[in-house]
Amino acid sequence: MLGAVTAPAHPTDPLPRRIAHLDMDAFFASVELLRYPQLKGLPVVIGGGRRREDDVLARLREAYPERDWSDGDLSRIPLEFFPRLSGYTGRGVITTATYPARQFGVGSAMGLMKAAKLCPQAILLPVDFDEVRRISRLFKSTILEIAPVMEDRGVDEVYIDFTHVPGGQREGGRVLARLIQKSIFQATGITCSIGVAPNKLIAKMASEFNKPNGISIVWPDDLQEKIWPLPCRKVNGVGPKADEKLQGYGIHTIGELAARDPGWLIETFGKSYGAWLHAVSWGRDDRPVVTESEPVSMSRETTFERDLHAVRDRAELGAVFTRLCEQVADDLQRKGYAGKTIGIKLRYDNFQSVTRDVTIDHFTADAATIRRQAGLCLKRVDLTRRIRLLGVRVGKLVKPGTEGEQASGYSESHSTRTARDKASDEHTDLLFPELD
DNA sequence: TCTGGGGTCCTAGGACCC
DNA sequence: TCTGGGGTCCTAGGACCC
Repeated sequence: MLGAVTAPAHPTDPLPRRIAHLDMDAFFASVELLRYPQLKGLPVVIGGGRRREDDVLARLREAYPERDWSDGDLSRIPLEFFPRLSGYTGRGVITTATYPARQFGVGSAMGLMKAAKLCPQAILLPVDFDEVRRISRLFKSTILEIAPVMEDRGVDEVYIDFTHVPGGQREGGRVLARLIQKSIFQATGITCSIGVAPNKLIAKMASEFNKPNGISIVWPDDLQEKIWPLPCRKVNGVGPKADEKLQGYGIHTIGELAARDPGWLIETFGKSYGAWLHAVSWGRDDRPVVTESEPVSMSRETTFERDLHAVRDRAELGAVFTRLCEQVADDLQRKGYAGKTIGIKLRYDNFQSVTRDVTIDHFTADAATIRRQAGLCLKRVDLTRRIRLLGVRVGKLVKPGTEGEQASGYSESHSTRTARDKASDEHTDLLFPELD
């Protein structure tokens, strides 16, 4: 079943490309519903970070301290023990909302305080990242057993090249899509939606046509009927800014975009983006399904519960800063990467963001080096304003021990580095003195 | 009641080299 | 005294996506 997948079976008469986009339905919420099936059909919202009072078991223990809940049946926990959105205070946003919750107008990325006004009775649960990752791996490995050309697009989404998979052409991909959908449900207990189309662009839109637990098949001839009536915003790559600009020119649907002169689009939206807009409006996209990729950067950032001030809250800020550097270093080391561009990100109380970075002359995954360089970057920004977010990033990554390493100059003598780091230390001021 | 955290890619100016 | 292009790297910001 697995096997040759790269070359068309008949180069002179290639099979039509059939590309699938699959995404798991309300994934983070569905993961919680596996544990708490009694929440099925109720408005449930996932997000907000882990707070003690969110812990369902903690509430139970408090109510029945005499009982042992350690391996109790979670599905029997009564609803009154689940925390509600009502009364939420904090800066969290919704990661996922169940379909019943969406009927109240709440959805991904919405602030939880706003969601609490729209649907105060909704149950609020924090994300269980470990469980989400476990089920993510499970559904992806299930797909790979059936269709080996898969592109990872995050925890809950993938593209799959059906073209050369046995049965991938039957009914335009519907038969294979059904098999995958069924296999994923058997393996995980969670439903997904699949769109199959001639390319990634259309497949992505198609997977939304029939949610949840749906399949939709789109053919090249369906462009006018199924794609052109859609708002431009449905195109993956048209965000709020581009959409607003398009609307300003009276372009609301993909069909209206397709009707515009490509030359005018290029003049108005730039050579690259304008040409791309024209292509996508005509359903054209020849991007391959990419099965392997290397990370470009790794970062850690955090939004404070209240805005902090560099002087008044310097101890707290300094501790957070150091922790972020340690976390990035740990991520790099754990995954086997080192980088040579080190940077920071700040978000001020007015939500304006600034970044600063430096490129050093060697690759590093060392927390102290990252901390030192990031500290120098911090000195280059305005620290008189209140800060709501602080982040640390390492870019220009290499994987030590791979071939790219030598050409990229990963190797460097220990003595050289030590001497330079000492010199650098002398220039580091004592912004966050707890480090010294 | 403002708006998480982890990413990628693009643009644009300036430095620097040939 | 005035004046080239091309290429690459670095940095900052911003759009966009999951």
